[in-house]
Amino acid sequence: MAQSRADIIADQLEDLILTGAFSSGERLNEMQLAARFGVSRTPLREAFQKLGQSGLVEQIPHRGVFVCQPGPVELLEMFEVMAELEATCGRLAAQRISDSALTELRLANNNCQAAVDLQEADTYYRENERFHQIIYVQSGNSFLAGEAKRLHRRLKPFRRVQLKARGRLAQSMTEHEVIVAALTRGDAEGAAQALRAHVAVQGEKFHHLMMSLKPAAE
Amino acid sequence: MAQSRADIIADQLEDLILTGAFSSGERLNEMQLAARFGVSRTPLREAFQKLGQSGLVEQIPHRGVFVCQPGPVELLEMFEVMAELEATCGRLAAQRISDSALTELRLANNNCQAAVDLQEADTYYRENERFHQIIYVQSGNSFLAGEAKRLHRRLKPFRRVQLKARGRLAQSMTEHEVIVAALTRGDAEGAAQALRAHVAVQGEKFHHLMMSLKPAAE
DNA sequence: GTCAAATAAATTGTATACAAACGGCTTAAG
DNA sequence: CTTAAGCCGTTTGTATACAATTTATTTGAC
Repeated sequence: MAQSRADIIADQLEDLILTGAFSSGERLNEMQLAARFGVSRTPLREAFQKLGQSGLVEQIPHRGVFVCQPGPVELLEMFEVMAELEATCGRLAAQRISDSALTELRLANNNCQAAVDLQEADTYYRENERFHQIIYVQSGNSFLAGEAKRLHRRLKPFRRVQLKARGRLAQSMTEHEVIVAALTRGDAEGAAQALRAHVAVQGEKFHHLMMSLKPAAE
Repeated sequence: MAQSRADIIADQLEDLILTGAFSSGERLNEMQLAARFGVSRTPLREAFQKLGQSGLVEQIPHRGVFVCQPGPVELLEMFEVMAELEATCGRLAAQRISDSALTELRLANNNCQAAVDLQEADTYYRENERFHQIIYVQSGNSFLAGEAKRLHRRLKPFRRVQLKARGRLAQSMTEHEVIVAALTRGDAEGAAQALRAHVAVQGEKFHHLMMSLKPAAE
């Protein structure tokens, strides 16, 4: 993995954007950020190229780079794609998953349940991520796993919001059980449908939440 | 769309890599390429960041960037993902496609058939691309369309190879007809399955072709 | 003669300097 | 008073210069 100064800055900036440190449409001042990171503009600009490629910022020639937070519509679209990617991972994993991975999956799921009971949000998010990433890898398609990982990471901050919806956490756990069951019995279509629904509902919940917060969006 | 010098160079380099101007694993000499493009190393390095992000090159700190042509396994994986993306586009498009788009689709398909009859390869590839891109856009999910477009572009050179297989062209046209029919009657699952099969078979054909060319790969 | 260490050449990574383009301000005309 | 044109400051884009790291070569010891 590439790890020069510019790459580290790119990762840090990505984190800052994903955690919402910048408001959407805000311009990223090169000199300002260069001073903040204690480097010159050169590595910063190289980092911008990377961020632009993943759609986190928009680069307008001679005007600068602007953070590009997805709106409600684009977010729904991304959740829709995520649902399909996860469904595909599940369909393939049902046929290819190893016993040890199944054990790990159940372990992660149990840890999730424990975190729910103990109200430990951070633990829940970590174990939930592990649960999904195991399925990505077990698809046996590393390119697919990479793409799924990328989008999952991109949607991470919005998933957190969505999970705050009442009763969503418990429902999510039930869905996980269905997914594990389908994978255990090697039911490809069952796993695919369960995962698609599991992720799709996240997008819908998120959308409802957004609408309820912005009732009079013109 | 961003169009500075560095972005133009990135596109040109991408074309060069995709068309196979560089062999896999080859190092891209900065000074050499800078001279070739008539620019300094700075915009070139910015272009490298973008290429690295899309997986076309691997950047190793203090050692340089190396072109990263996918091997047979990774290629099959990419075709598998492409098949799913297209299937999803088809499933959504079946419900959302407009009449004018359907007309355009039939036109593109007719042009494809004409190109096959006249043995005009370039025309075929262009119209075939148009056919697929219409379906991407008509999915009504612009994020999905963008992802599909990206991967389609990435696989373009390998698709050309695959289409040289005997009888594949005629079969491909038949598959197109099935796809158009499904979209016309709004059959979401039918369109999805037809598109998945259409693309998946491309990956398989390509694989067979590779195996026949490299029979004794150790 | 072979292997290892040191040195030299080449290449990448970063900083700085310069050129070009954009946005905002002033100014002048209608 | 409004509007448009020109100038100035700021910011981006590119080139060059310098620093750091790697690789190849040479030299010396075993």
